[in-house]
Amino acid sequence: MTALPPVRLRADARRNRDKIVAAAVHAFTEDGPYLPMEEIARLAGVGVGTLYRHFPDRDALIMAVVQDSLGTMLARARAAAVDEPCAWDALIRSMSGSPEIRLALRLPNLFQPATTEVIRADPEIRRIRGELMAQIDTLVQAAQQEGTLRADVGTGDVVHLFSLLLQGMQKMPREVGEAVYERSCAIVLDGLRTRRGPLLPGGPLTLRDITE
Amino acid sequence: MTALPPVRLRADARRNRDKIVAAAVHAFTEDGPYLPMEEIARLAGVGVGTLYRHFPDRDALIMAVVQDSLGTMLARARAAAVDEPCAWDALIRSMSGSPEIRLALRLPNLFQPATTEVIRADPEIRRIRGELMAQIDTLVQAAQQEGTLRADVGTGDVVHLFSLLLQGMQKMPREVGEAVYERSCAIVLDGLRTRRGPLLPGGPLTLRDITE
Amino acid sequence: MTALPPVRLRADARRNRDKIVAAAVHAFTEDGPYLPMEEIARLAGVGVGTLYRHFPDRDALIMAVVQDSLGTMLARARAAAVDEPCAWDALIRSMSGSPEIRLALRLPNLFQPATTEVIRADPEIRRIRGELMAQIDTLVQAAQQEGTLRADVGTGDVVHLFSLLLQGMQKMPREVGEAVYERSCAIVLDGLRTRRGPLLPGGPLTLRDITE
Amino acid sequence: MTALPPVRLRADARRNRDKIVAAAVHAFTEDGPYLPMEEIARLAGVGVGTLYRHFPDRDALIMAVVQDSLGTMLARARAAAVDEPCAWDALIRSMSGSPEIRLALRLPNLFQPATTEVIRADPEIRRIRGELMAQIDTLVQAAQQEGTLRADVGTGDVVHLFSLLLQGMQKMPREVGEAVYERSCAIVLDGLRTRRGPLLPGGPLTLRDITE
DNA sequence: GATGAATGAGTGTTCATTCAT
DNA sequence: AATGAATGAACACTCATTCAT
Repeated sequence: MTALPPVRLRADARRNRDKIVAAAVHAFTEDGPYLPMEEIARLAGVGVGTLYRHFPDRDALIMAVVQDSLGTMLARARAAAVDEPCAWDALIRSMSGSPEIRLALRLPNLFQPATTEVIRADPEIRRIRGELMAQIDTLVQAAQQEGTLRADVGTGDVVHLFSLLLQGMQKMPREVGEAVYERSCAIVLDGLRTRRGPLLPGGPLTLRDITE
Repeated sequence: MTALPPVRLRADARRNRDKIVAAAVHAFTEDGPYLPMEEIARLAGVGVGTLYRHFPDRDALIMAVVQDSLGTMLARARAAAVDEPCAWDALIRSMSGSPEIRLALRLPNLFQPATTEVIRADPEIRRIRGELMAQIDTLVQAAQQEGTLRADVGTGDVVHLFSLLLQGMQKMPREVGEAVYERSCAIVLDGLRTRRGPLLPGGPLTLRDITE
Repeated sequence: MTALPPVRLRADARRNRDKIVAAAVHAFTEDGPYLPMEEIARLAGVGVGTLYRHFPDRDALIMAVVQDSLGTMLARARAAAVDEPCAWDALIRSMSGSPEIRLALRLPNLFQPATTEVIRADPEIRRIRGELMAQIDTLVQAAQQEGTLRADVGTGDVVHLFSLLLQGMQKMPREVGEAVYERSCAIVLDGLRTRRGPLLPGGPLTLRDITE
Repeated sequence: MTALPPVRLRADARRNRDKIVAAAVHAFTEDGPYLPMEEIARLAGVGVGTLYRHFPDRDALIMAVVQDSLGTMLARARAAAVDEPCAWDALIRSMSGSPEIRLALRLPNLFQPATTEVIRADPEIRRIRGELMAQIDTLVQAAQQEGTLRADVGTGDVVHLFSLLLQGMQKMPREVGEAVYERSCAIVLDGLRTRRGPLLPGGPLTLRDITE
């Protein structure tokens, strides 16, 4: 689910807007959010002029990407809460289940300090973020009730740890990133769980595994 | 311990060089490595020309900062290995003891892909990094021998997790960062330990705690 | 005739491109090819950005100027071959008839060695240059056939001498340059002709004539 | 013979001064007069500071090089006038006999307009130049008296033509430059002589001969 | 006097943003 | 509404010249 821009757009304009946001999500994920606007437009298959018609400056585009991403994440978290009988599983799925979620959790760390401030100040983002956080809060409490999540952690602890785990996947080839994530996640979950989990997946990582 | 530049410099030039690296370390930590060279020079209290005399381009400066950081971290890790009777404690101190270590562990994620390649290729950096990694490897194995560190993790797992924890301190005011780090670290250590540790420090974090 | 850039440009862009090349030809002739890019842009009446959109760096602009000049010279040489009944006259007109020709013949000596290499390597320039040389070669042989040009010179001799004569016009006020050129040219032509020509134009030059 | 700087220098300082001028002459000949001052100092085997102690700025160094060069040329012209029984031969030897002469004749064309003005204004250069020109003037008149040089040319014509011929040697490998010069010179001499000379040296030049 | 480090103005080039087509 | 050309401010880097050692 995506946050809608204030006004209705003609169908083709809407399509352009979506192409741009999609291209930006992809580009931000690969190269960070400060690649040339012209390049983003090229990747979206539109002219720069069109990009600027939809988003008056880079910050506006970034905002749209963040809104889009958080919106998607909220939808998934709600779905997980409904689908999964066990709160612990719903929580984990909410925080790591899909590429969109992974991007959303990494976003806050991609930007320069000034941009970060702007993002934090955006009311729409505050709204979505608030709903998302409430949703996760609910899951955290439920998991503590059911006795799977240790009682002395809060939602902030959980979110922070997952956001770090996902950031760790950057800068690595996809395959390696996945494997590294799986193991680190398992270790962290053992730290979060009431009782220690099963053996870690795969074998111990060497330093080579995480560097090249 | 700091990586020395290849040739002896006149005393004043040496002093300038050190001022520049120190300013760059500080600036990179705050604003990332792509702030204007002129700004770095200003922070170091020298002219741009001086900066460029010492480092022919931004990459050269970045390299010097990385060498410096890794060198410092290596020295600390060795000191920890000598001082601490218990390998577990030495390991933790090696990976989280000081701002320099924290910078060193965050460095790999600060740079653009092209710069990252250049850094990886530098022979001096490869050398220091190799020694550092060997040192940590030794501590990991010792900690597993003494039964404090779980047997199914490798040095790569440990280093990766600490590097993430330290990255998490960015973007937060120092106080908050410290507190968040302490708690996340305790949770991760519980995941890494053979047996569950004591209660986490402080109280559960809320979402407000990690966002503003 | 002017070498066309590979792709069609919007009318206004085409006009700007032409203004830039014209300004560059003029500026190179006056001040050599290494005046500030900003100055060239100013002379062309455009912003630096526009200059760089059309020519990604100074070398690209230089190349365009060289192509343009050689193209013009080729067109004139062909016209001269058609118009003039006598090959000797066609040859002289080809080599000295206009400012464009004069620039084209001086070009090889205006650039720094590195730039010169780049120019020589450009395929488009090689092509135009080849056609031009073939054309002049034809005229040289025709002039030798008709008995006006001495038989023991080659096209290289002729081109080299004219190129020197034209270089001699630099560094002098236009009036003086013209007069000096006319006389030197007449002397050289006497050296090239089968039979000695008429008296030289004007009176003997003193040293003052060529220095101030 | 070299124009002396106003004050006596200590022997070692004098030696440095000479090394610098010699290096500058060489460097100007190869790369033009606008290479970095630091590079000139390096070629001379001294520090920049030393260069600047002797010559307060680039123009001062250029001036010294021009003075040096003209002085040498004057000495050679005088020697030729004394040695050669025939004025025509003395004239030719004066204008093309040695590398120093060739440099001196090319110098005026190496500089940017502004520098050229400064050179022209220098009183010492005006003085040497005046003497040199008087000397050549004498030879020109003598050659016309003896009937070898055509009567309708002046010293200015002769000097201009030789200066062009020598400029033509730049930008070519030495071997090629020499051969091209010999032929062009012979053609020009045929234009200057009262009666046509013998066949040109070597064979006709093709275009390839003068371009690569 | 010699040296080479420090300075900062000058220039090439990029890129966010605006605007004519 | 879309396009891509034009603009100029911003930044990287160079080099003439000055000055501390």
